[in-house]
Amino acid sequence: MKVATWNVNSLTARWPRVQEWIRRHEPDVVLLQETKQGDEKFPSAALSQLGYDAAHFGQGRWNGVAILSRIGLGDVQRGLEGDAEARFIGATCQGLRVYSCYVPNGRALDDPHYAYKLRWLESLQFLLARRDRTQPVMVGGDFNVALSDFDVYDPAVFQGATHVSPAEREALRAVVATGLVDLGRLFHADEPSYTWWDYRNGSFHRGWGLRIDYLLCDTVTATRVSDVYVDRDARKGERPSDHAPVVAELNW
DNA sequence: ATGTCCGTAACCTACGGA
Repeated sequence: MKVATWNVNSLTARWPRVQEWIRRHEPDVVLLQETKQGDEKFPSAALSQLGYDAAHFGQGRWNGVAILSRIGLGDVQRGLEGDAEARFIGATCQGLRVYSCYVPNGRALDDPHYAYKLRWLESLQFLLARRDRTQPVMVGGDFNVALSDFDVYDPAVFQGATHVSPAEREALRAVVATGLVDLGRLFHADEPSYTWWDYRNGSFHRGWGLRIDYLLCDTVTATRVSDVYVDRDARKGERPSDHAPVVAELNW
């Protein structure tokens, strides 16, 4: 089984590339973030032609998350309890419970959005702490947090900024500590494996990236994972998203 | 540190958000 997570920064703008990527990589399950579409605009019919069932939780202009699956999709859950924004969707695909997460950016340490980000991560932690431990689970998405300095191209640049603050890191660590494994660091542990590069300043070509997109799964499922990688090629070329997909391959 | 991109509203440009 191949599971991918990808912040596409508008599914409308990215559709040609997303479609091409799906054809080339043939993932079984795809977790999307920042579709920036209402549900009425979501390309359900085109995805169906590609062989995928899909569940979308859209909000129009901002946010929006989706799950695509060619191995079945059921028990769809939209939204995180108490959250008004379209940042969370869950579904079950062939026995695997998957969640697609778009964690609030935070903007700045003194911005109300930062407090919202910390509350959001705590809600996710509570949801995962209450989960059915007999069911395999995979949590993926854009977490807007770099867990360690190794996940940041130059920690000095991010002094006093969001994405690296102790409170954010602690909040994401608490999510992982509900019994999950950070798959991106399980394989290729000696590579930075950045997943996001700013559009500005030629950041991608300079290697100025952050690892802020993650695939997390329970410890039992982790023993069935054979490889995890970032598809940097998806960040190249014409009209890319500023994020690259993270892909995990499982013996399912 | 900021050389970009996206969607929107309203116009052929500016703005908020990331």
